[in-house]
Amino acid sequence: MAGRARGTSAGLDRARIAAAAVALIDRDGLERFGVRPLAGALGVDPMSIYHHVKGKAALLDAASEAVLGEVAELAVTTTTTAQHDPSGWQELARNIAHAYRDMAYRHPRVFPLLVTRAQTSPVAVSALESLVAAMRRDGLPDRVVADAPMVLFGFLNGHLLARTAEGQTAVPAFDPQTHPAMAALAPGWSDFGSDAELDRMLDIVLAGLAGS
Amino acid sequence: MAGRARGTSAGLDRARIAAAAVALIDRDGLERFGVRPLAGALGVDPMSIYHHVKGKAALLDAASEAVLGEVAELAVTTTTTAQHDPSGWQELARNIAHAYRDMAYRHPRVFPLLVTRAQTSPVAVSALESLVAAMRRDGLPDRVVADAPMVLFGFLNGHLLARTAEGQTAVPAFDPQTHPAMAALAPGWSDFGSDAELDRMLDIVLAGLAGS
DNA sequence: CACGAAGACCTACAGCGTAGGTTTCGCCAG
DNA sequence: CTGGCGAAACCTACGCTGTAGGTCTTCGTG
Repeated sequence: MAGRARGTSAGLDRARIAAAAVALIDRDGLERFGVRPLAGALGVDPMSIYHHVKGKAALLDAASEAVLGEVAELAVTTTTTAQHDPSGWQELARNIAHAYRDMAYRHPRVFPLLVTRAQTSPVAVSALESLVAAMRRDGLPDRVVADAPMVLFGFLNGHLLARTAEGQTAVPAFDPQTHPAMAALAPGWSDFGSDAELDRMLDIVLAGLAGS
Repeated sequence: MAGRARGTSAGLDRARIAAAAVALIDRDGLERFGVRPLAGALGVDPMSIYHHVKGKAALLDAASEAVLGEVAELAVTTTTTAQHDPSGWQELARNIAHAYRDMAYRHPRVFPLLVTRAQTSPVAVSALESLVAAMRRDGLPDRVVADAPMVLFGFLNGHLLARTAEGQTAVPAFDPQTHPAMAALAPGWSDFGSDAELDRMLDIVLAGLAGS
């Protein structure tokens, strides 16, 4: 299987390694991910990976970069194929949020990586540029526009992190005796994790931005 | 130093272990944390820890539980010592958010743990109970009240995670040629990570909840 | 044709989580 | 007072991890 002579090329590069890392994390989870399993999946010696990636931390950087790249592609195609120009900042914000959400659900086990890392990649700032430009065009005050990206992605990161966390697929029941208000609200949590739920919360956040 | 006879008690229990784990993570970071260093800090054999905690995952659970306990204490004292009754849901929400923020800044390296775990501990639900009760008392529609905790903590978790992440202490500069809108907003990001910044964003989120 | 860089493999090491076994102490029943 | 028993600690050992350092082969270039 790994019958390659010692000096022959294995065709490794950062992109191929990152893609394999994402696939492996998707399948086995972050916990089990490591250099040796990855090398096995690539049919390669573990140390060969270190010729393209500095270390395990850089490996995780590459993986999160790769999935972030996906959302950029999706956001672009969604925007360009829309019938009408999404000039309104709220529609644009919704498109970006949906693309981001789709990525998170496609790679739930990679998503935690993304959230912990600084997002200064070119694709990320391009998306933000178009959003803040639209907001200014629509007359929102600069103070609000400056806060908007962090409010929006703060919410998205936190919410999607909770939704993609392993094992929590529903809100637990509450005792009406000790927690009457929570128990009364239980019906409102029946669509836990649904797209409609996120859209509703997104509306709340966007309303806050619009009204400030 | 570790001169204890084999069967003598080391006075271990879950609380002491959790406290030591939090201290160790605060000092050395999650990456370096492990059973053996923890045992060293406690002056104990690594395997002794397993008599009180099932495994490393449970160890991390205990640590996040411990810091969450802190925020509950703080929120209670803040509320009870306030001059006037914080009956308005917005003030209560701000108190809870500030207590949560203080905890995150006190234990920036433990905070990521907290965010990934389900928060169904009694102290957490008690805080939420008082918040949603106040919101209903103030006449907000149940639909909004049901979404409120997840919107609020989604935002807080995501934002504080970004703020407590290692190494990102400022927003980078943007090229006015390629990203004019972002460059124009740069002055608005000068208070990155400050309390005022979080309060502003919190106002935006609360405004969204109030206006929905 | 020589040679140096690039890219792959191999070896080795310290440290990890933890399963399983052993030792000792303190308590309580008889 | 004593016997036994469970709790709590320690010890050993195993398979795994990330990665430093060295070796080998091939390919592009002078």
